[in-house]
Amino acid sequence: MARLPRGGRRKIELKLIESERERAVTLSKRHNGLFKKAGELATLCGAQIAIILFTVSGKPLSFGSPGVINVVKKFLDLGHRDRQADVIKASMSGYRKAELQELNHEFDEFNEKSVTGKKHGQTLEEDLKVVLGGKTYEDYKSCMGIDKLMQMKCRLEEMKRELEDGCEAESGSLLLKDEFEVDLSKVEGPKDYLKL
Amino acid sequence: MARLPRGGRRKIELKLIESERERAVTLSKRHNGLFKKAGELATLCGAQIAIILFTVSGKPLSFGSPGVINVVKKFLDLGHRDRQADVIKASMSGYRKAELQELNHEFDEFNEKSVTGKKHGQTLEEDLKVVLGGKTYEDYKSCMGIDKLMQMKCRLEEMKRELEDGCEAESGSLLLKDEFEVDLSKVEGPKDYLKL
DNA sequence: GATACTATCCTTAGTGC
DNA sequence: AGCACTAAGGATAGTAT
Repeated sequence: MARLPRGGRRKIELKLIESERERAVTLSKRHNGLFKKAGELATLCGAQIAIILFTVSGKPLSFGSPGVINVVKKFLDLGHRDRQADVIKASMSGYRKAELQELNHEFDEFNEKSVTGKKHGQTLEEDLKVVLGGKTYEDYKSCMGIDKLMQMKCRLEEMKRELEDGCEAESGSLLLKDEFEVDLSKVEGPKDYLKL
Repeated sequence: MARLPRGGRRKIELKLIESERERAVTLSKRHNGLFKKAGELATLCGAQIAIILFTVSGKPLSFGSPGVINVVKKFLDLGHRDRQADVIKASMSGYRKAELQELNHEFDEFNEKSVTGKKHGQTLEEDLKVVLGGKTYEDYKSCMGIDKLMQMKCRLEEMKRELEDGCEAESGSLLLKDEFEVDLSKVEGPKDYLKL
């Protein structure tokens, strides 16, 4: 009763929370939020989702619809290789396709941000945090050098080659070509920002 | 300019979106939101997260920090079996531990809702949707019978036994006992709601 | 598909139990 | 560990481009 009207959300920096206690609280809240959202997405869109989470102390938490293992299995292309005439079942494993997809997405964002420079008031650095999976660009530079982009390019080229070779023989190739096309020309654009 | 002030969010039902087009839009928006949240969680709490998602048409999308495969590997307890003196590395695989954890969580919620009946204005049915991974209870009943709860109990007992047997020999057992304890007594409580 | 916009809904930081 | 509360921040349904 008669609470001071001071409570209220404040914006927080997107970096590791120092306080161990506070970090645990945030983890708990956001972990619940994340899993809830995943459940909603599964329901609303009929998607299959698995989330695997390891806390900083190594404790595993997971969410799965319809069960983590089932989704992971499908992802790794183990199990049920029965040839039911499903809609799309191309020659590559789900894992391979998704990795390509993820790389493409990251790569596009990464490159676009590099060219555009800024967007919505966010700095390139802030955007990179997201693209690089929650690490700052500094973190990345210090642990793997500046040529991340080039490595990415190589991985993409590699996978694209695999993809094209692998699909020539099968029926799903048309679809794959469109879905996972890689525009490597983007690498050749101005990348002043990349030097940061 | 001078947009009609009609646009605005409205609440939507938590069920499969009929319109294929609308479903795709929602998937796109929420998929971005989910992955963003995951990235934030990874940054803020230093957690490792992997999300694997298959759309209803079979298209795989994934997010990983630090990379889907690394997290999945850790989850399946493959790779790096080198005995670095890490904080916690008990005898069970991450997969096993997390599955138990997940079951425990589901089970607790499931049971609590059954007893409490309602909470926060949500009906038991609505809560079950979340607990059962985005399916309605009707869906569950129709495809696997009513004794889901009993199956769950059995799985829990089974895993608990495995856990206790497996940990006796190793050092991490104390921790595990606390983290993953299963309170099977809850099953014995009133479960009128379970019959639904 | 992606993007922009708005009004609204939902999540959550901060706080105290 | 968890729940309750508030208010601010953030996500998003609906719409149009």
